[in-house]
Amino acid sequence: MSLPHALLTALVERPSSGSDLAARFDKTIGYFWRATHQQIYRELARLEASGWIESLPEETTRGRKRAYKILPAGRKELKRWIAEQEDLPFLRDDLMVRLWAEAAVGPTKLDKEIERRLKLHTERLETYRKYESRDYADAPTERDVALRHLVLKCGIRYESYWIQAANEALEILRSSSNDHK
Amino acid sequence: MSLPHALLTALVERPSSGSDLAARFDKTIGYFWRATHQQIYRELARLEASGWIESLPEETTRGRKRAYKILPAGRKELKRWIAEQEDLPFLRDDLMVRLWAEAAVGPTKLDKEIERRLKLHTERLETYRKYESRDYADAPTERDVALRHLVLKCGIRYESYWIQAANEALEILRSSSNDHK
DNA sequence: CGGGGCATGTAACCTGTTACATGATTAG
DNA sequence: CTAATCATGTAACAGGTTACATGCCCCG
Repeated sequence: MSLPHALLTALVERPSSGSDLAARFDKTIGYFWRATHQQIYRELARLEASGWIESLPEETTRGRKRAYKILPAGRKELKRWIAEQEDLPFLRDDLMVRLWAEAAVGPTKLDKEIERRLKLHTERLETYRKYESRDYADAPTERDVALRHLVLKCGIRYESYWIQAANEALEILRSSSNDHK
Repeated sequence: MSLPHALLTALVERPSSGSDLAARFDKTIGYFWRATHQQIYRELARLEASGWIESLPEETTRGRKRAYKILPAGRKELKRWIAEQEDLPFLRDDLMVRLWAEAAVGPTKLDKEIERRLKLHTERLETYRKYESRDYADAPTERDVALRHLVLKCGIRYESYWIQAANEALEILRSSSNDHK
């Protein structure tokens, strides 16, 4: 589970409130980890209870921004976690299940849904490419810049991967649905 | 959520017990969807309650195999689900979080962990390639064969993607850790 | 006939999602 | 001053994980 440590990393970069973090998860961190604002608020409360972050003291809690900053213990925990062993991630893509099911009981209208998603993935790919030319136009010199650029490149590659898979699937679905008619 | 429909698909192929299905999730379906045996048993009970599958009648329940087969309503539900709209999947890879955290508070021993996983992913890639040459050596003619082959190719491509990302990460981590020492 | 392994199942917990509620701020 | 919006939070639930329990079967 990576959410708490993703939040700690975001707080290393700068102290932030829950809504700040939610916005950054939408716009920046989003290409490799997602979180809703409810997850973020719950996790912030836990991180504070663990003594890894603290909220700048505010009496009122609802309705007003509440900025958190990372504590030394949180920074230490983050460093510990980074190199921790974890099980291998598996591909977990519902499209694969759908293709496999289509092989068993098709043909269906799956091609229409793939076309819809293809458009959205293509848009996302273009967004990422814009981020790349905006933020990483120069040849990287700093270690941290190179690492963050690599993360974005992986996001780009993942979208390309999906688009390629979708196009190959469409090719099969279309040719064989003609065969069947 | 795709697990119930992955199970339905598996049951279209042939009637199976929970342990049969768990074995197939380990060995065949595993490259695109994972499930533990507890998930499978719970989901089979739900599918039966929904009237989509039925268990061949056995009095005793614990300890003895219990085969399920798909019902016409289950097959219909599966066809309906295949072309259903779903939100776009996001990359969700803890390595990306770790690299991003490394950029913020590194250097750490992350390179050791990446090397470990790289070995495992390489093994998995080789396993998939063996499946491919075993099951899809001939040029595909049938629609269903072509679709299942595509799914396996996506698994292969995902592993290749991961391996490439890991190698690029190692390159950055190694060169800069030399810089720092 | 006893012990180990296998098939099934129960329970507790955690993460992630959805729906909704409440207080503060701001625009008009 | 009111309505819309923002920030925070509560509640309920579904999916996924881990630990463990129970009963059957088979092998020695």
